[in-house]
Amino acid sequence: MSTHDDDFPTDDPAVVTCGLPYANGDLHIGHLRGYIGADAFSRALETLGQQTAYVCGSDMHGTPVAVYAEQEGVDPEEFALEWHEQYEETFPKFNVEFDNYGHTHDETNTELTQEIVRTLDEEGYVYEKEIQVAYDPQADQYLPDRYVEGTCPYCGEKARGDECDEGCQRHLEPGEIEDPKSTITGNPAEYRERTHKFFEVSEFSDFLTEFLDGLEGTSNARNQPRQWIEDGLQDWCITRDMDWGIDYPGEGGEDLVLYVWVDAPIEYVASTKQYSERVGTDEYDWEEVWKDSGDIVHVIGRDIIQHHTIFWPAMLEGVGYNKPRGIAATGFITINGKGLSTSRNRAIWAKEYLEEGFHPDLLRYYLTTTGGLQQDVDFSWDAFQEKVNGELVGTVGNFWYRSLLFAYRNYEGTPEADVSEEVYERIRDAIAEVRAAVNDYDLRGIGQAAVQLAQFGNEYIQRHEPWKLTDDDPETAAQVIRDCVQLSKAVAVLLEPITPDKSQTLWEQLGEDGTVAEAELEAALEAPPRNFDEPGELFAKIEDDRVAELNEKLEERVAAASDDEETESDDTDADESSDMTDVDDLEPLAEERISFEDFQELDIRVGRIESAEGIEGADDLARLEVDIGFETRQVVAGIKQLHDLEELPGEKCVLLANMEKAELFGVESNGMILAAGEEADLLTTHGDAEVGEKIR
RNA sequence: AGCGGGAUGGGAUAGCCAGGAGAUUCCGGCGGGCUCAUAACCCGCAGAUCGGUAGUUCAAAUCUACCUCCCGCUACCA
Repeated sequence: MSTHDDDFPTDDPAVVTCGLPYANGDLHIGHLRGYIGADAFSRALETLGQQTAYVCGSDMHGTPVAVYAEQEGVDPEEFALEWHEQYEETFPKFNVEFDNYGHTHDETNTELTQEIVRTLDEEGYVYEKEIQVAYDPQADQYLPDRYVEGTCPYCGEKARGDECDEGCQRHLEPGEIEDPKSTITGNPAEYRERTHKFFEVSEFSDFLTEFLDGLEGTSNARNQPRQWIEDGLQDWCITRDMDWGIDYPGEGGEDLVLYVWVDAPIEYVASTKQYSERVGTDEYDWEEVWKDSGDIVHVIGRDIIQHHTIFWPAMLEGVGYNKPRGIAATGFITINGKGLSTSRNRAIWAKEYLEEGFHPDLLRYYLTTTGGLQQDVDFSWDAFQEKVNGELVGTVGNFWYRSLLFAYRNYEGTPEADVSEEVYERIRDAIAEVRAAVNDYDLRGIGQAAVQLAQFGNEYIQRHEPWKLTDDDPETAAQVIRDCVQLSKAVAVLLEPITPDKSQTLWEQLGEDGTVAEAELEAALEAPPRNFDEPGELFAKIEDDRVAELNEKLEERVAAASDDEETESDDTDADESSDMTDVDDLEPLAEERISFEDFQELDIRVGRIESAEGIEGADDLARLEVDIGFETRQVVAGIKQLHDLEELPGEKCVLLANMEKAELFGVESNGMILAAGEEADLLTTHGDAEVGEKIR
């Protein structure tokens, strides 16, 4: 079935998608990688001559949007639309040009989703089942997905209602999670019996195995799901008890909405449909692609492989639609070798990049050519500078400029001569390399083929030294420059998927009509116009002090997160023993800042001292029993000589509850009492904070 | 624990799926050239027995087994 003997370009229309951005936060370089990658791939397909649509849309539904909207006191639709509009404005700034960009809450998607679900139902793939659903009696509502937190039944880690995000990463079905707590009120959730709809994913095991065998794209998108299938697929609960979402279309689902992951991928189809309706089915027929014989390519993040290689193709099969030809799952982005973290502000934000004034094509080039699609890619301003200066400025830009400038000065354009056979062949090789790279889903290869062609150009011009020939051997000089002009044009055509704007500028400098985006590979071999104007420089170097400045900015933001490890370990026991240090001198303030996240790791609670007694053999140490609400902790503190132990019981105190356990004089200490200075002045509260309250 | 990715000259990467000339490209180092070009470009040199061990094979960076070490499991949140 889905084996593809035909290389790109095929006679069928293609559709390229990228993972839908979830409408609840700013875009950063990690998101951008996917959108740029998919954009470049769709451009590359078009350059190959394949009819291609690039579509996407915002993912509006789901509990996170509902939760955040609620927190901000706005309507979920309003909340999500705001983000949606921001995304829509941002993409073109990175030359990410969708043929259609919709959102999952629009009419097209809503109708199509309901139609597809109805069909699945009619085909007998949907059944009802009573399940236990978490319910918050205080808030009087059900708790789907992220409205509930608890313990993963598989690995025992803390997990969200819909996935074990910190542990084994499994997708969790409603009702699976243990010890559920409401994220609305923090109360333990009750379970109530509810009837929900299930999609029989388990019926599709054989189909999916076969599907994966024929699937193109990155290897992780094929390998990971194989394991899941072997372990046995579970049916998939496709409804939720909430208001925000697409209403379940069939009987018995009146109070239910569809799970966000049902309508999200359908947006790929809906968005294609919108495109089709806008341009007319003569130009692009969405039904041909999705129901007949199109080439569907999904570019996704590797965190959503399961949804795209299991649930999604099963749905498509269930309704008799066409299945994806390729799924490319991209790796993550790291910053200076460390994980990107939005909470630590260790990120390069889309907005920030643009505000720094860098051309989008530079980032496009960096993100697509630094590593393979599947590989994790590290971003640093140093590496960015190196790539831009070395490859784009030094190799490509320089070759373009020197060639065209020479041509302009001596010939006022393209010299009248034929392209040499050597150059013609070399360009044809490069074209073949690009074609092969596209078929390998290898964006890096596209860039490499183009840059190496420019490199060849530099070598070629150097080898022939036309500047020496203009007087002695004008004929050869003209021929060499003719070759260089052709090479320049070829580089522009081949690099267009990655640097569309810069390629277009060169295209115009050559005096070409139309757009380089519309040009196909063969255009690389066609002669440019006879005359053109004086060229300009296309890429500017990034200076060292600029990089230093950028690094500083980044470091300032994340300094705390990176290098506080070595300072904290040694002096932890200073409070336990209040022995001699100079009383007068205040300890200097710590220079190292810690992040809020680090602070949050400290679980500090209000406690009440139940009992206090000295520890035999120790000068200062006392054994305390401290009530911290949930439980009573035994802690050892160095306050024996400084306080009248008999007065302590009943006193409130402040206790670091997640201090690592220690044993002092054979007594286990499970927590740490906070006290000030040499006198071990006991910290307490001044209001009526309850025992067990967290200090924050 | 599980899953995915990785370990290749000083740094960063390619090749591995479809085993076959002591291995790609970029940066850096050293030496040279050129001057049309954004101190750019071109040429040459030094530098890796491809994480370890054991296998399969006429042949392994590439296949198999075991092991070691790294990275990620996050794009969400104050």
